[in-house]
Amino acid sequence: MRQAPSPRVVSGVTAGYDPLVASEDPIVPSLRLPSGARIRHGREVRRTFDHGRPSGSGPVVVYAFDRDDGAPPRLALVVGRRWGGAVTRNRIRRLLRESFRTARAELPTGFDLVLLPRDPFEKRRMQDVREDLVAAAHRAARRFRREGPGTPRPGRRRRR
RNA sequence: GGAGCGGAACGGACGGCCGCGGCUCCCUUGCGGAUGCCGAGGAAAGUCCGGGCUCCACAGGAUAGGACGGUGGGUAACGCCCACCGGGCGCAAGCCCAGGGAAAGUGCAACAGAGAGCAGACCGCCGAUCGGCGGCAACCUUCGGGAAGCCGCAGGAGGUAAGGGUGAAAGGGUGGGGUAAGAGCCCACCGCGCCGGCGGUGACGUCGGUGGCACGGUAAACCCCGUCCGGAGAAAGCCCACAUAGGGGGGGACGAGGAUCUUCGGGUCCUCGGCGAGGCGGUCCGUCUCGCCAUGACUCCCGGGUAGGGCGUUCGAGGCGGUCGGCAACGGCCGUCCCAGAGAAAUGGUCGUCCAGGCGCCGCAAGGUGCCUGACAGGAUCCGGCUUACGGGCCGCUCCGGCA
RNA sequence: GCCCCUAUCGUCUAGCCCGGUCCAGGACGCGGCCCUCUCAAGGCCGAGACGGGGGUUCAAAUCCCCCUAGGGGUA
Repeated sequence: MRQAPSPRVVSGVTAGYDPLVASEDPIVPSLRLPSGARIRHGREVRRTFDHGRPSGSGPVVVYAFDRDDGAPPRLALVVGRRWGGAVTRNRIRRLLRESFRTARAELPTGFDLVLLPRDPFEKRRMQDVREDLVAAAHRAARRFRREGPGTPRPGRRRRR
């Protein structure tokens, strides 16, 4: 069984997605806005990649980096060309982003999160993606808090 | 009903809830919240052509290089579109064609074949006031024989391009005459070339005359002719902010005249000239800018730093409707509309009803019900095209079959 | 986004500019046989490719067009 901050959210998640219930909950403030909640600079994405800690669950991989400011979590999406044309890549991106939006209150605060799809992504429904995202994010955040910032992977060569 | 051809569109519909990107307006110290409006495609794609735009001083000349190629139009322009001409394919509706020049030049054609570009004799056919052999033989005879000529056989200088055979291609086709056999050698028709008349803006068509066959293929081979093209590309480019401090390496040169100041060493300025670098991102000319004429500096290459914001950035060869001109592509005029502008990058998630198709179950049937499926595909500077990917239906036409 | 380049046996490559001699050559690897007591080495033999589709041409790996798949450059 997975640990969750609120039993009502747990029931909401397990009994089926119901946005109305979630929005009226005082513990979960808002389902809106991932606009300032996006990582806007390539530098910060790079930082999360190089010094964050990864963890995967199902078709989702999350890199977590603690900004240590207690603010709501922020998001970046990386979907490479290997996943197909622009339409299918957008489809994956939107699914991940929607999962992030609806699950934002359940995600660890103060973290920058970079989301990547992993291999069995074909034909995944949003509910499953959302559950995997929450699980992976918490595992990555725990690992970051335990082990601290990591070092860049040596195998990957970057330009500039 | 079947097979096929052409064309114009469309790209599931409606709603609830939670969201996203712009602009607007209101609240807010601010993060942000709230109102209203707008928010992907026919291909947004491939980046294959043509332009706008920006920078390279101007975009000049020559050359290299590249693209295009029936004719006439359309267009900002095109390699696109329309109409027509010619050729090819199809019973037809229709479709396809890089469709100038091979009597300017150069080159190429493997293998096969006798011969492949001012061609050629392998088989075959023919064959001399050519001889040989055999047979017959007018006639002559000294009765031994001789002999023109005829027939046959093998040979034969040579003739021949009809036939066989080779090839992708063998130097007009069919028929007749002609000949030793043949051959445009001659004739008729067809084709081809040339000349002229007529029609057409023209490509070309058509009619008549004439030549006597001579010009084979390939130019998506080099090439010739005609037309067009300067280069780079929005990560173009412009501005602000921030930042580095001048780190390493390379390059080059001869002045003359005048004015003026002078402490007579020289300094400053101007003109001409010379030199260098850079721009015109193939080259040369031409030209411009800067610098130098013994020195700071100029310039090139490498290295280092910064990489945040704004403009470009969306009103445009624009869409829709009408009308007029035109066979049409398209254009003129009038009216009307504002129609995505992001920047690690917006159209999504979920639920329901309906629509279309498929499968299963119930039912005699009408129908009911459950499940599944609903293509190709997402703006990134913008337009005009082309090409490629793709769903079901509609309209018109052709051919075949059946019924009336 | 914009601008370029490449594609030939399992792998690395030659041939392409200037079409035929190509049934596409070589090396490594692979399979079989010989040699050896056995393995390696060596020798002999063999299988194996022009990314796909159309066009030009008598003839295309080669020339032209369109797709597909890889790779590179660029503030």
